[in-house]
Amino acid sequence: MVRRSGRRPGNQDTRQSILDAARSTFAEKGFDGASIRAIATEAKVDPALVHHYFGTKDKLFLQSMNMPVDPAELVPKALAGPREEAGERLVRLVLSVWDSPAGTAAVALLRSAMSNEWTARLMREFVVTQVLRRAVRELGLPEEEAGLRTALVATQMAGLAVVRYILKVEPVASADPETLVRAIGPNLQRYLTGDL
Amino acid sequence: MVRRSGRRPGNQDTRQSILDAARSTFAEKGFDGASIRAIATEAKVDPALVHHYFGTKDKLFLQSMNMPVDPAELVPKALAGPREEAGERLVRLVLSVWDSPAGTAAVALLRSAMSNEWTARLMREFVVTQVLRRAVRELGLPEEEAGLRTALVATQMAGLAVVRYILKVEPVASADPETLVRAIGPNLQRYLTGDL
DNA sequence: CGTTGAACTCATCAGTTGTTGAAATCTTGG
DNA sequence: CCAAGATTTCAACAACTGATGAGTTCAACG
Repeated sequence: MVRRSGRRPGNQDTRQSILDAARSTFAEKGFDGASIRAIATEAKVDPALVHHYFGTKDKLFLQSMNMPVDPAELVPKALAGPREEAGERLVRLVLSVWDSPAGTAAVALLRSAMSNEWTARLMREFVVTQVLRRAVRELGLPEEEAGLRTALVATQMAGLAVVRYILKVEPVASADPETLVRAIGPNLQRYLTGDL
Repeated sequence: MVRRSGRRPGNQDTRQSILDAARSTFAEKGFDGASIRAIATEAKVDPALVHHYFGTKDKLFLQSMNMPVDPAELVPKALAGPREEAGERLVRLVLSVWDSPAGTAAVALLRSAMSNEWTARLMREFVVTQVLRRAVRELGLPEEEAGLRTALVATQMAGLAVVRYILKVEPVASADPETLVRAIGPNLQRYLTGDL
């Protein structure tokens, strides 16, 4: 490969700051609500530069969802250990992920999935194939119940996310994580291993 | 009051069909995603006619949320009877409301509240003052726990709505109501009267 | 009939959206 | 210095949004 002349790729800060602005704006307003211009403004950058780096808005969204959160290692981590405490461990783990910077992407995806078909498919695919399916295998539940049990877990976790991060209803919005773990953990436990 | 001459208000069908189109379109796409033009098209009507009847988009939304669902009578109905079965009764009642035509408005409000600040405030106000506050009084819970308990109930119900009506994740989306009552009822029961 | 006023339509406004292509700016290698 | 080429900006596009106001149609009343 012959080295060509010319300016070498310079300030990568801009690209990253666009990505950050995109993530937080998508999380605040959802996919449709977040305009390229608004993202560009928050990144202190020209709107056209966003397209220069990322092409279409779709691609920008996909890139900004690309986060160091790997369900392949997180799911086993949550389910490892005594089966009777899986519920509490699950709430604790999920809250720690969502409260972290990487969680902003998850909130953005959830919020967008509520009003945009495209992102809804994206999220369904991710949740079903990357999270729920893995959980089913890990738990070794009978095929019959597995689908319902994990979907019920999903309802409780989705509701927690909606109320805490999107609707921000008190006292859940600013509750201490451990309070929520104690309150919600046992209910998840019942969905996982209890009588239905 | 002197009766004036001129054409009397005629075909009220149009007004109602606009209202129906608005409700279903808001439910499908949310407040921002549903355009006046799309609503008018579905109602087979000129876009300007929508403004003629309802003024602004905001007012149209408010009108289309005006439904014969009165929390003042529904909340007591759900909580009356043996305290130990309140959880199951609650799930059953809420599902019957949401699965009815009137439920379309509720789905529209929930979906809109996810990406639009204005509708989010609207929904928070409604849920907190009309539903949760009533439930607290009806249950006669100690002031301290009441807020957390009812908010936890809200997380589970919101999650159920999101998964069943918005994300439409199986098998919850098309599950028999009584299956969900048996599965979720006891968990609500714990939020209401159990140990936290 | 003829007038009144509601029901309805048409054309259009101003603003925002995603996206594009040409041009300007600037850093670097030769 | 000079030219290459990446970075960044400007201006503009077509499509869409909510909204307005003037104009047309038409049923009902006197």
